[in-house]
Amino acid sequence: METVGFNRSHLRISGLEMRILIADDHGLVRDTLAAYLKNAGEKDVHLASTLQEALDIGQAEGPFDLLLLDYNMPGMLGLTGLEQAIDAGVAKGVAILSGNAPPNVAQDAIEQGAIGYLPKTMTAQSLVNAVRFMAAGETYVPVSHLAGQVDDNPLAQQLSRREAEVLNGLCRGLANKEIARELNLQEVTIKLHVRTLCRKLDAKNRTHAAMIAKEAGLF
Amino acid sequence: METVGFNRSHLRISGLEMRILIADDHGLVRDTLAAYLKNAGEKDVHLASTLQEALDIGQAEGPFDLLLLDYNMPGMLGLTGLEQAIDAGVAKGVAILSGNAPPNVAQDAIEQGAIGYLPKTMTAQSLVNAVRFMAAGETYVPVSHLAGQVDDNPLAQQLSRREAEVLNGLCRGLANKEIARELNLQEVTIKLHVRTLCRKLDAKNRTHAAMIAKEAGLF
DNA sequence: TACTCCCCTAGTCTTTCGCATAGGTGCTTT
DNA sequence: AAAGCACCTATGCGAAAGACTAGGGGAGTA
Repeated sequence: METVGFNRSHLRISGLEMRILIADDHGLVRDTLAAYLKNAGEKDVHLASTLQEALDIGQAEGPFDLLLLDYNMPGMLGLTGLEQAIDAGVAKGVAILSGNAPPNVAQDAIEQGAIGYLPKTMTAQSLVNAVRFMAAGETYVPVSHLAGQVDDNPLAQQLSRREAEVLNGLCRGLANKEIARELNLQEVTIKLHVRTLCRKLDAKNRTHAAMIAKEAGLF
Repeated sequence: METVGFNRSHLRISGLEMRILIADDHGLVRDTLAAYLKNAGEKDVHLASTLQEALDIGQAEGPFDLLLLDYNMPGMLGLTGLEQAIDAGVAKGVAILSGNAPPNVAQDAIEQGAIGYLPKTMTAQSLVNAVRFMAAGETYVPVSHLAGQVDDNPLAQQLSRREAEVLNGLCRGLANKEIARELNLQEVTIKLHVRTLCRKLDAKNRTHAAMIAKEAGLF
């Protein structure tokens, strides 16, 4: 997987003295990932299953080198959990771990101070590499999540740019008129796109279309 | 984690000759899970990252003992992918692997012939146990997913039974009239519930309410 | 050039949604 | 007994959504 890195400091790509905290409510992911990292030589891996637990452990067990924070977890509420974790000084660096988060999350996370974004679609080996990369003071983001990548979604590929924008409005529960204002268009035009969307997505109405989009992981 | 098992046959809890195929588009889950299973003594673990790939591998590499099928994966389309996998005879038993699927998926999966439902919230060790349990011809379902567990959701608790039913209709993109027919009520009554729902969920309209429900993992 | 596709706008029409007000039942709590 | 809640129904009305037809402009391709 191609990556982009920004140099942040001049730390050495260290040996095995990294202290890592994994916070994920999916025990399956948490445990197997920890086992994999340990097998790859990382001895000091700690676990948490909620944001609060991660904060507590960070408080008790001192600062970690790296915190891997699941995007979908009790208490996270989008990226507000990231801010909390950073402010609390749980770890020197915090990275977001995500299954199928909305496309813009990666950038937002970096902007809010995260040092990495790790989609769960990456391979385990890539992840180990990324972890070491980040521990060396770099910022890791897979290029596929750098730009506004709605495109890579198979469902989104059959939609035009405008249609995707309108669909985004639908998913936020906006009325046609509101979407029109936001896009500087006439309301009739939005109606047109909504109709086309419903046809393409095989939806019976706007609500159905929004649900289908949500189900597919868009927005 | 408490479980419920139904005896299906009288196979021995076997040694290590199990052939397992894992199909998950999350490389992280796939790889680490495979590594964990191998570490637990399962030597013959194969991998696929799409439904189609799983079907192809099943075709080429003969029937497996167990297929672990991710619920959210390209080609799955809900549980239709399960049916395909079963019909194709990819494995003697097929189990659904799911992150945070709607509550009724577990039962539906079992009804459609799956021999297990594995939420990703379970621990890795529980999963290994479950895998062996299923390989012995049993059906594995965590009790937390047996009943119609919408109740445990914090969001659903503030909703009455009717409201939840109506919300379910909304999430399927149904019109008020359709929901009314389904519940044997008048359309006006549905409107009433929709209005109450929007207030309780702090939604601006039906679409928004449906999205909030979906976001919360309901339905 | 002609063809196709995406995009935007316009007008008309029917249906649906959303809000308000008002009244009824039944069950439970106080 | 009274109060409260969940539930169902009824009328009415304005706003929004959805379906249809009918354009025009621009970009790209055969």
